[in-house]
Amino acid sequence: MDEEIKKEIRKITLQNAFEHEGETRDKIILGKILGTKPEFRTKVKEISIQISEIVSSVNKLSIEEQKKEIDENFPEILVPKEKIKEREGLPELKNAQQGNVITRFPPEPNGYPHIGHAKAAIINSEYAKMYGGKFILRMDDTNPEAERMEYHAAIKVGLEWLGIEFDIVKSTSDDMEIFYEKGMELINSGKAYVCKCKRDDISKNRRERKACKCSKEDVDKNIDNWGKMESKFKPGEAIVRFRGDMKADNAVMRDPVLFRIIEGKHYTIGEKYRIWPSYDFAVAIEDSIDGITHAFRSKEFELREELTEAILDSLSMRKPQQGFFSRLEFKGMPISKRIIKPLIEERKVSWYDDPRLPTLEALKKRGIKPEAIRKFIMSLGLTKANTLAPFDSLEAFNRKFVDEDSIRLYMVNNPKKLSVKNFSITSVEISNHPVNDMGKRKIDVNGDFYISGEDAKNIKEGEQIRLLGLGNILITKQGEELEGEYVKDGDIKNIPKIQWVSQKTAHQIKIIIPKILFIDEKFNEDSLEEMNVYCEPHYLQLKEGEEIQFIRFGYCRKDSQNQAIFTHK
RNA sequence: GCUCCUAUAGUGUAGUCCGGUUAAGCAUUUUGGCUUCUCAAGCCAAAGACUCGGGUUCGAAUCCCGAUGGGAGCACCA
Repeated sequence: MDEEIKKEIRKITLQNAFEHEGETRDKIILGKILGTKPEFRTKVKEISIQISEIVSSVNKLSIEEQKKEIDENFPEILVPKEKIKEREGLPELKNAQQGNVITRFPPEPNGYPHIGHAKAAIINSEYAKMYGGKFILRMDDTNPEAERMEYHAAIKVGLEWLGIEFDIVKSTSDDMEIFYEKGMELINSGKAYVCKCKRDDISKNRRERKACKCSKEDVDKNIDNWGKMESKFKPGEAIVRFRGDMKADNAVMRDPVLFRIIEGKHYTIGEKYRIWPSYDFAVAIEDSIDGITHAFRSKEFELREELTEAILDSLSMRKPQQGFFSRLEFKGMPISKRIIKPLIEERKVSWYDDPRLPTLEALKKRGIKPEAIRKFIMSLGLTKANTLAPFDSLEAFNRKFVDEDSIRLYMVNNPKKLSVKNFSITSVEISNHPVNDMGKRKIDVNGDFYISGEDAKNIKEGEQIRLLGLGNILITKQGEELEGEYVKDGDIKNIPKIQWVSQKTAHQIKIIIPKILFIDEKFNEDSLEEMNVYCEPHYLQLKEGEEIQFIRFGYCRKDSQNQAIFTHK
């Protein structure tokens, strides 16, 4: 054992002991040595003996002695350790080359976009951006019964609001002819067949892992039946199934549907087609022909990966790399139309943009900024662990964006009158933001103010308060209405500083406070709190949608001239 | 029922692939302090975690086996 390594051991031992109140342990030093000097991994026994000796000798030293030795021999170890580096952004992609990544976001236009859509869109677009690639928006419109132009438009508006940019925008239905062509190819090669069984029987056979008699028909018969699907068969009478494996553990592989008959009117192409590809088939083909290199979808599609690959393999088509992430949902905020629709019908929520909902429209209305949503989603990472997202964290991101350019206004809740004698000021200029230059506003005043009930309650007669931006007031009378005297050059420190509104110009508004919609699966009857408050008349000058911070209350978004929505504290 | 996925502080995550250089990093939350003519923002500090049980190894959050908790799929929805 050479002196060099002994010295190294002594150095690390001293460092570790010094960092941990003068004591360290053999195991830890061994780990550190082997970590930095892998060549000793074959000589663990020898080195352990050395370490053991050195550790016990160092542990015997007092912390001062350790420090002294470090100062003399190894002053370099006193510099603080570098912190663990946090990975920036999303994890790297497998099989990805700069410039060659193409991702996509394929929403079905069957509802209003929500936070879940935002996650899928942001992750996929972020990867395209990260690799200097392309990003495709593909409206996945293969079920005319469910899809509407209204939703199509809403999704585009929502994505635009989020600031997501696309290189290509298309619809799955653009490629109907290709689906037919590929479908024919599968039928001709015997990899797909027309099944005329009843829905229930198909389901039962799937569970029992049994093939049905249709699967045994020959190619000619299948071609013949395919022809009949175009006009003769009614919806539900025949489907095209992929020849997967009825015995497979993965239930998705048990001869899934490729095409079915739907007679509804499609929102863009009308009644041109009556045979529609299923999701699995359409996505597989589209991703392949669109050149998608990496496709991320939420976790519930995980079992589809095998099927997607099987379909593309049997057509000898290029396959994308697939990835999955957990669904994003907020606690007590339903995402599914199945739950929201009845709430609207029962008038428990106003519409899909009700601020208690996690739709993009609602989040916007509530005062959440798109940048905050992006940061928040990125902070969640690409995990598959299912979680209920922390709304707290979204609010924290949002607060940072909103704080910078929210105008500060005075607002009083549960107003109480305060009359101040000897008050001669007639107007005052108040800064719109404490640090950023957002101009000033002029407020006309006389001696009559409103202050908030909460503040009024806490004031005692004979004490001073400061009306923010105005001056000190000595309270001379407490009660339902307060009285006070103006104090010139009063002390600013250590007295309550409160916001106020001038009685003569006070403007009444309603603030609505959205709260959690469901508590333990039950609708929260108190999910929308309303407050009638007075604020400064300057509120009327603000644009609709502008974010405000009501001083000592919180951030709100102006909804209309007489209503604001509480964003968060 | 069968199959698959998943498990790190109150919450969300990094680290796990490829065991050691990390007695576990960040954010949020909470609490304290500084700053401030806001209970905001900003700055500083504190608190707080590897689901459990075995195994492999000199060494396990990391690898293996098992258990348990949570989620998903088994649609002619996507």
